[in-house]
Order: sequence, then structure tokens, then C-alpha cells
Amino acid sequence: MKGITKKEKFLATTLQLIHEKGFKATTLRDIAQKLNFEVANVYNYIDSKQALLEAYLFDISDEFHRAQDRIISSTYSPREKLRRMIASYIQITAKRPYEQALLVNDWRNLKEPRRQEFVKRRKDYEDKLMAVLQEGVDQGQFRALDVELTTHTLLASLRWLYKKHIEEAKAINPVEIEKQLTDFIFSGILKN
Amino acid sequence: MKGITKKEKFLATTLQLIHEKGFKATTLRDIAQKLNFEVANVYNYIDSKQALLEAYLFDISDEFHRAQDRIISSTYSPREKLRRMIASYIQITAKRPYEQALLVNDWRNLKEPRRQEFVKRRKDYEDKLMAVLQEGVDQGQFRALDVELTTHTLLASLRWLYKKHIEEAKAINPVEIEKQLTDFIFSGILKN
DNA sequence: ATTAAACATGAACAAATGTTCATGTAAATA
DNA sequence: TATTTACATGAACATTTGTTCATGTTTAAT
Repeated sequence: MKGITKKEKFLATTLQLIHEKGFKATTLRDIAQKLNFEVANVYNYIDSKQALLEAYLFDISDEFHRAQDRIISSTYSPREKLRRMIASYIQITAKRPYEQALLVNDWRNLKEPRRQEFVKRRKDYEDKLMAVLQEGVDQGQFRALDVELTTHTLLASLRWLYKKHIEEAKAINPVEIEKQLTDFIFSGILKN
Repeated sequence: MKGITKKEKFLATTLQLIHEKGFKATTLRDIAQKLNFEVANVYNYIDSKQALLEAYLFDISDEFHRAQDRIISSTYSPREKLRRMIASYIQITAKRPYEQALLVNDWRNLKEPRRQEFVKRRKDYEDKLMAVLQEGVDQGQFRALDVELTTHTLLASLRWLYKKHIEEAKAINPVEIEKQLTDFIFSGILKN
């Protein structure tokens, strides 16, 4: 099965290129050059530049959603649900940092109607997380905070993490990162 | 002084356009169309598309740096310094959400050598914030946290805020936002 | 009123970019 | 071995895009 390996190499290399330069700025000729073949050959791997972006984005997006749904349909407390959501978010990011980067930086390059679809899915994700937060506030596990604002803030505090994985040369300790971020979100930075 | 007003209208309209579509995807023809004149006329307002981006980015970047430097050179405690940095960050974001959006989303479109310069400045900002955090940890005001990781997490938790200002139709209460975010960063979301 | 500056147009261009096509070679399968 | 499938090339294309130029028109300063 060398065919799969070759396509996977194409996808991985291209993903990195796109991350460095941005989707719009990454030319099919850039991609071809990096892979040492001619432009036309790119079309033996993809249908179109747009389809490539869509494949990347919806694939990683799906993984996030599946992980979230698994946790939501459990019977854990809001606090434990949140803890697990954070953990799973961090794990996926660690496993696929370049795709996560794309998710954050390049979704705007989607064309309609896929762009709307994407935005809607992302809002779903946010809403589900928000529901957990709201539940936790209602049950008195979390402070009486602004749930919407906090949902976005919380997500934002996780969303940068792909950089760490991409830029860091040496492998980083996922357990430690998870602890640090969970502590930050649950308890803040003040002593006591 | 209608000249100033006209150029300002150009800059504001263009800024919004770029925010919606992204810098690379925003054509000079898009801009001209939105302003109801021809493409060539754009060059009565700018030197080049690149120079336009640079102007936006370095101008808002400077404002962030000036505010930070003012606070750093004060004699407040680390905790109070941090509180004020957060407050000033939020204020600038509230005042110039579109430029902040550009700062977050479109700096990658800078060309060398300006791009490197930008990255360096941003790192300066992060390092100065990190120093405050470190000082706070050393003095026992903050928990014994991973300073570097927390610096990035903290910044990320502020960096999304421009969306709130851009998307929200009704004006939002800056005092309340400042309180929510400060509480989140200082104390987290758990009760107690 | 005259001059100068600001704002505007239309035409043109060179470069870049996504995509197609006809064709060829290497590799896997039957 | 014969044949299909995967991988590759070179040439060409229609569009798009940033930019320039020569030339107007409107507005403000002298």
C-alpha cells in the first residue's frame, strides 16, 4: 500500500506549507516545488484547492465534535465534563497541531456554502460547551459568571496551544500541559 | 479639513473589508467597489497594498506597546501591574476592534523584512508580560505556575475579545467585561 | 481669479494563479 | 505477461490581481 503513504506525504507536506504561508498565499506551484514535481501533478492528489482545504478542515472539525459528543452524553457532573472536554481538546491538538492551526487561521478561506456550514458547526461546539458551563453555574459548581463570555474566553485559552506543539522542537509533556491549563481555567493564577 | 475625513473613511471602510475577507482575499477592486470609485483611485490613498497592511498593523501594535511600557515602568506590585495590563488591553481592543482583528489574523501577510520585525515586537510584548508573571510568582502573589505557558494562555484568553466588539450589535459594558476577564484570569471559574 | 492640491477615470500590462489536456512512465494487479 | 492503476510531465489557458500612466475634474489655498 504505497499509494496511501504517498498521498499521506502529500497531505502532510502541503499542510505544513499552508500553515507557514496561509492557505491563500500557498500556491499550487509552491506545493509542487516542495514535493519536487510539476504543478499539473498536484491534480493527481486533489480535485481542487478548495476541496483540499475543505477536507482538512471538516476532518479535524469532526474529530473535535465526536470527542465532545462522547463526553456530553455521559453522566458526569458539569465540572467533570468540562475537565474531560479540556483534556480531549488538548489531546487532539497535540495529535494534530497543524490541522488545528488551519482550523483557527484559515477557515475564512472556505467558500460558500461550506463556509456557512463550518461557522454553524463551530457555533454548535461553542453552544454545547456553554450548556455545560451553564449547568455548572446552576448547580453551584462554578461561580456566577457570564456564561457566554466565559465560554469564549475558555475556548480562546485553549485555541493557541497548537503553536506550542508546532514550534517546540523537543516533545512536550501532555500531562503537565493538561494540568497547567486545567488549573488556569479552574483556579486562575492567584495564590490560595 | 475634508481631506482627512475622506482618507479616514477610506481607511475605515477598507479595514472592515479586510476583516471580513482576509487581507490576501481582499482585492483593490473590492475596495474600490465598496467606495464607489475606480481601482486606480485607490492609489491616491495608499502607496501599495503591502504598505497599507503595514500601516494598520504597526500603528495598533505601537499602541499596545506604549500602554504596556507605561505600566511596566510604574512601581505597582506584579498583581496590580497585571491587572492594569489586562484592563488596558481590553480598552484598546474595545476602541479598535478591527485593527486588533487584523493584528491577530493577518500579520502573516506581511512580507520580509517587516514580518520578522513584527514577530520580534510581538515577542517583546510577550516577554514583558512574562516578566511580570515571573515576578508575581517569585513574590508569592501568583501560584507556582508554568510562567511561559501561562503567559501565552493569558494572552490568548484576551485575544479573541475583538469579536465581541465587532459582532455585537448593541454596545457592551466595558467595565463588566473587564471584571469578568480579570476574575477569570485571577480566580478561574470554580466556586470558592 | 489663479494656482495648487486632492480626488477621480479608463486603459493598459506584466505577473501570478488555478485548472485542463494530451501524453508518458513506473508500479501494482490480474 | 498483459493490463490496469498510480504517478509524472510540459504546454497552454482564462482570470485575477497589483500597479502605472496620462489625463481629467473638483475642491481648497494664495
